[in-house]
Amino acid sequence: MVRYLIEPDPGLALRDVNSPTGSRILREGIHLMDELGLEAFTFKKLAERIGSTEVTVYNYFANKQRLLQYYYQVYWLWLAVHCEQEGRLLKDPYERLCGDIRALCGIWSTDHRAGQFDPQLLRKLVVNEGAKSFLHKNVDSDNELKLFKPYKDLCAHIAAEVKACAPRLRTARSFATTLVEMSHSLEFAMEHLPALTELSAKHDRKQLAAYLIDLTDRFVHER
Amino acid sequence: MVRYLIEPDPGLALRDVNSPTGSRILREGIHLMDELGLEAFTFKKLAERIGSTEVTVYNYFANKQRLLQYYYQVYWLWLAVHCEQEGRLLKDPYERLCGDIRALCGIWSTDHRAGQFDPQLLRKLVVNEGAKSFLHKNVDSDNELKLFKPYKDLCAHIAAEVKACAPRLRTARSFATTLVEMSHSLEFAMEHLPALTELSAKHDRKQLAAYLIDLTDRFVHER
DNA sequence: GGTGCAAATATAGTAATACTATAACGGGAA
DNA sequence: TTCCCGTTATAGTATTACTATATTTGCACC
Repeated sequence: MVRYLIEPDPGLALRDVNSPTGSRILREGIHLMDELGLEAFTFKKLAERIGSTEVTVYNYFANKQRLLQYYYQVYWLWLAVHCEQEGRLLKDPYERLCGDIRALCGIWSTDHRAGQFDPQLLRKLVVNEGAKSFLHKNVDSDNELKLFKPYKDLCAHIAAEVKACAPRLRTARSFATTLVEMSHSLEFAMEHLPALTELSAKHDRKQLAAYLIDLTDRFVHER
Repeated sequence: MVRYLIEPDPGLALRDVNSPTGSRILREGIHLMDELGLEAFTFKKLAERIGSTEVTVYNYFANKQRLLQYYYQVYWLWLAVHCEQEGRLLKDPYERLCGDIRALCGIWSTDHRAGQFDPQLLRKLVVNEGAKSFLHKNVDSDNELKLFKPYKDLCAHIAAEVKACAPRLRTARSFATTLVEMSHSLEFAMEHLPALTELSAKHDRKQLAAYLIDLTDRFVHER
């Protein structure tokens, strides 16, 4: 098992999360946030779970949104490393793009950990709660703090591969964002609102990837 | 000025919102929720704004999520009526689909009100806060209560028109959902995260519609 | 081995939030 | 007139999201 080195923005945490306590906060926090959802998740409950106190947790993260944004960054940083490594083996940009799409859909060839996190759990959290990282009134100030940089960087990477497949295309970035967003919101729909998609039946990520690859196929191939 | 008759699920409100107080709650609520965002919005602040008390508001809606879901329903019901009316004038399914996409992007030919609401304000609220209608732990029970029916119905309507354009397509519903979702998340990106799209420059909804129509064009036309 | 210093953790408290229980009012029907 | 019901108000509670301040712990340096 390989472990990627992932370093989220140091401004997100108030203290070094590599300390024993910081590490437990991160490790248990992702499970608790996933179980309760962001609204019901509190630092008090997390403190109880790790046998510590509320204030201890507040000394590591200013609030629960920042903790979510930490996981959000880890996820996109991990995905970028994963895409980059897989892509190195492939010469054809279209093949690389298909690999990226499969990665967006959670189809991963390896069991590489994202730092101390299980990437499948990270993806589940991002699918269910990720949008709350930016869907709030502080989105502009958070954006100035570069908190969404890993997400944007991955979109830019995918846009570059779209562009490589279809150099004359003028909406590569919008299309890359479409792929990234839909890989998550269709997964949510498959799980909770199956009327929105044909892909629901088997909860099969391969179907999801196949749909997005088909979309890409039709979009990038010049006619 | 025409006013469409829009009737959200009666289970959403606890009382008849056509009463003078109910009407003021709805009318001022949308402005306050838009100004503060769902997190900072409280029934106490709304009560102060309409010169009433917190409990009065609680007697109309069980909680602020239900109020948001009320607006969410009104928006999709309104859009469905709008699409249906515009579509009646057009014979060609592809033309109807393009009209629907423009409607999704907020390009509306008329100033038809959505009940007592300004549809542009409704759309702004749905773009910024709408996802919180379903992105929570109660999504499955809310779905059983049919709270997302208007949204699903519009997706189904658009899927039917996609199918009419490309009868052999087997992912019409997923593609309809893609159009609906991206018409909102790209608008959010244009406003707050412009790195994600080329469409930002002029904040121009026509560009947004043009991108989605181009996507549709490439997707539905058989090759 | 003692001193200083900073990181880490704890105790205690506060303002606001998201409600609920219960009471009072007010206007129309029997 | 009284009963009833829709409406609004008063008062309170448990929880949340923090902050101010105190105490402990580890370890670098003399």
